[in-house]
Amino acid sequence: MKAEPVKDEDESKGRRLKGGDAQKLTMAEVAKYVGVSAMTVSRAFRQDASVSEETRKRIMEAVDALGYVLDLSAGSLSSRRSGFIAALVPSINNSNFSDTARGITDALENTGLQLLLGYTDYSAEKEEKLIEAMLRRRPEGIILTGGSHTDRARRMLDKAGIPVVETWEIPEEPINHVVGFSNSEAMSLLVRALASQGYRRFGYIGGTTARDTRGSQRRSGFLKTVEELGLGPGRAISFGVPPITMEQGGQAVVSLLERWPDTEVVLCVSDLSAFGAIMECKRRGMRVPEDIAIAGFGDYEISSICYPSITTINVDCYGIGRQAAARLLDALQDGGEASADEITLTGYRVVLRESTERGAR
Amino acid sequence: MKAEPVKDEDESKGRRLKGGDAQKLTMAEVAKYVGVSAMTVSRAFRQDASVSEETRKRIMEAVDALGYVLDLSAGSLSSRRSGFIAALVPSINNSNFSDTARGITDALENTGLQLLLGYTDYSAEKEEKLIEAMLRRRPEGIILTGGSHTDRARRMLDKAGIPVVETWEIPEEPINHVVGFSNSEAMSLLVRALASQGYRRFGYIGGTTARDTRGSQRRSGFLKTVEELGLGPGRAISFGVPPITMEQGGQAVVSLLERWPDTEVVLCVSDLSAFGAIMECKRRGMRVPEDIAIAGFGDYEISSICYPSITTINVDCYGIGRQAAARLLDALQDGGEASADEITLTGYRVVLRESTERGAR
DNA sequence: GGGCAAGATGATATCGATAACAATCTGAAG
DNA sequence: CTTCAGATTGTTATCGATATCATCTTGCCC
Repeated sequence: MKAEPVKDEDESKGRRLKGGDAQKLTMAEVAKYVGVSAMTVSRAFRQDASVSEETRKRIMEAVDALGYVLDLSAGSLSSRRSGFIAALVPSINNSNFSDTARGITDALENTGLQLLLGYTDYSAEKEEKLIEAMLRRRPEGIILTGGSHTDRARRMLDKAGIPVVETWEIPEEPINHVVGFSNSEAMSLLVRALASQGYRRFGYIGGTTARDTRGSQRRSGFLKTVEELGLGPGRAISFGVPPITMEQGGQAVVSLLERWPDTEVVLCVSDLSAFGAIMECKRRGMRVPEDIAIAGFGDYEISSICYPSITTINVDCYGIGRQAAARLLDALQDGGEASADEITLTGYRVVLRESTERGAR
Repeated sequence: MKAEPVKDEDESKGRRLKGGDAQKLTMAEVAKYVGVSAMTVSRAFRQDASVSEETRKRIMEAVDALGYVLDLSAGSLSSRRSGFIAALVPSINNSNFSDTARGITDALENTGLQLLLGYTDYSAEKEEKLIEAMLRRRPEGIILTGGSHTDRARRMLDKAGIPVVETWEIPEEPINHVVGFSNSEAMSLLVRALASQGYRRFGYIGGTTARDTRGSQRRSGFLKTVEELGLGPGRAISFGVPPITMEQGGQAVVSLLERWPDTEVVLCVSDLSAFGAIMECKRRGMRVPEDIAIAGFGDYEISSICYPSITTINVDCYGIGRQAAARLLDALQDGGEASADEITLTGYRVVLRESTERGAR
């Protein structure tokens, strides 16, 4: 794309030495080399700025030749735009959240904004620390998972004066923007779908701890709906601290079936625990769904591949990311007043699969 | 930990307005508020700096009261330390790499360094772009996955004068530090382990594309070893572009068995494709391992949970991250001369599980 | 009491780019 | 030929913290 000057040999020799020559290469030096002012070099780096094609070309050749790399940390100080947005997710090792992160990254492409990602490990304290660490870098916006934050975190976010997007649920007291869905209603939908297939004795695997508010909401949605359908009380057991692993899902289903052996169908807080539960059942010689039906939540890739494939709630994880980033970008353009305090609802749907197939029974 | 002043009501009201009051809160203002110089405030934020306990306490109270948040972008300009390191991984939605990322993050805790993570989607071009984007923020070090980079990327890294760690494999021409293992030898080890159990007719699923060098190395390790054992030629088929998904693993095993119906054991480039292959086999009524044995690579969580559990190579993903970060930290302290160009080998081991159990045959 | 080290604090220059405004040039319209 | 808009480039001040050096205490030792 750029003009290719001489691919000189000496560019690549003697470089193992740390920081030899480039350490102090600055825009001013590029400018001197080309014979223009630093300001013109600065302009050449931006598409919109008015620099003649001819000058830009010469500058870019010099940049290539010298191996200059723009220094954003200097630029962001004077322009007062850090050029990145922060996002916090509970865990990166979770394909639901990494899909969301991917959605954010994709939406940010070509905006000149970069994503700074952090993971909170489902802990509000860690989240608070991370928020502070992020704010110290003056992000232009921040995307959070969930609506449960420490007081100090809320204060810092308020003070920061940047758009905030809470995702993946619908907080009772939103800070600013929201892109999410009701975990409780989604789980309720799944219960009703299964009840309408004839299931009556429902079990549930998943915690209640404050650490995972989405999990708690799913649980309460489950209990409420089972009650409403006159099938209560629901048989729910908790297990470990979030996130519940596949292995814990396996242990949990065993406890649940020991306690309530006649359970017909078990709903799990996520597909991961559902997968663990199914595999443990098969290992113990039970048939799924003939002996016990099992469903998950989240529609992870594993659930469509697994045999039996797993009934679940499909959540638009990637879309949550994209839309959260879009809301942020809007807010940054509009000055942030326009769409604030509106809630963007994202879709979800029941996906019925083999793990709850009724005919087989 | 810090003194808790008055939790005043008015701190939290009227904050929905974007950027109201805090927009311009600066260290100088905190200093004026306390009655010291800005420099003293700056010192109070660092543990090592010499400030009297009494003064630090007053400053921190003021910081709390005013809601001041340190601005690192300003600080890094003058101190010439950006305070973060960059890491590039092929994919965040892959628990092997997210374990590595976790290892890095953990190793960085309490060093004052932050991780800036990017994902290359297995593309060298995307990697080049990302490296440039990262270098613009002047990271103090950078961790890469693999040893295959574009020329321009190498030049930029050379020029940058910061420690570089390549991970997850052993590059032919290392840039600087290396923390990894031989994917080829690891796969070879797995072949030998299975051969010594009596398996003779080996199949392989996984690509050869330049995109995934680790995958290619595993493949060539497979082919070479099968040959060496006098069991060749190995039956290898490629499928799609990396990363091979679970679903593609399922499709691939079908093609492979159509082409070479008498295959006894199939090795896959990763546990994910192995899982897909196993599930597809079960769906088609084949028994694993009785009718066909299948093994993976990477020891993902899924492999120990799955029924049948999956034979695989366990890789110390988390350790790769920790050690890469440790090498970086060392280099930053020593001035980088000490350990450069040494290769840190990380461990791997064969994990035999149900999916290749021989007795059942 | 003098001298001096260690501790605490302040004053000033500076990091490297960009905002804001000024200056210059070009060409077209009048 | 003059004028003026628009394009191009330059000059200077500045973003907000920190490095560096200077200053001022305090206390201890001989």
